[in-house]
Amino acid sequence: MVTPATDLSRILDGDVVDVAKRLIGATLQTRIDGRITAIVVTEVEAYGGPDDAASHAARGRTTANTSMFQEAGTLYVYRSYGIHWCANIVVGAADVPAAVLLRGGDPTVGVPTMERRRGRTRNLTDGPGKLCQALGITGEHDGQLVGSSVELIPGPSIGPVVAVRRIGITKATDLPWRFAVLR
DNA sequence: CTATGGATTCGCT
DNA sequence: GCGAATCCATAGA
Repeated sequence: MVTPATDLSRILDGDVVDVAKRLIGATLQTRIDGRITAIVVTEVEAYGGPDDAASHAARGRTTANTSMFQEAGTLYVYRSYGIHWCANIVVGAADVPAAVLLRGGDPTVGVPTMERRRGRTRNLTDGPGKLCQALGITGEHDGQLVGSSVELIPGPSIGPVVAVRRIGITKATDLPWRFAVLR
């Protein structure tokens, strides 16, 4: 299934916080190594630019964060703690850094593939690193536009979304830019 | 050149 | 609840 550009802009228009909320309920699908896997996004965090001290782009452009300065719909994938990959959807105009970190989702398609990639059958995609491992997203996808091997498909509202403080960071911890579906 | 530490996960206690 | 695992860009000498 192809994601038409019009559908994509419907999700990606607006500021990073709006987009973050809108991504809850969307489907993230990958076709990697011939395997299709998909999740419904249930938890995200918004990250900005120089105004957001917790952002990787807080101190401007570097070789590591350059994807955050690309056009909306670009993937920003980085290595976390030397072990895990974490994926973001870039938001906003080119040269203005902002992105939404995909923190969690519910597996929908290709569960056996995700179980094999994860090496377990529980807790497949309930964390940013787990999500990437289950979907097969790696540093190879950094800088790629959504729509090829990684697709973003609009979805319906899947329930009330709460806004709480972002986690795993030491700066700008007061901003309620973490969004999750109520369980 | 060396040191540092992070948008994490897992297993053990 | 705690600590180890493990990479590498960045900062400082």
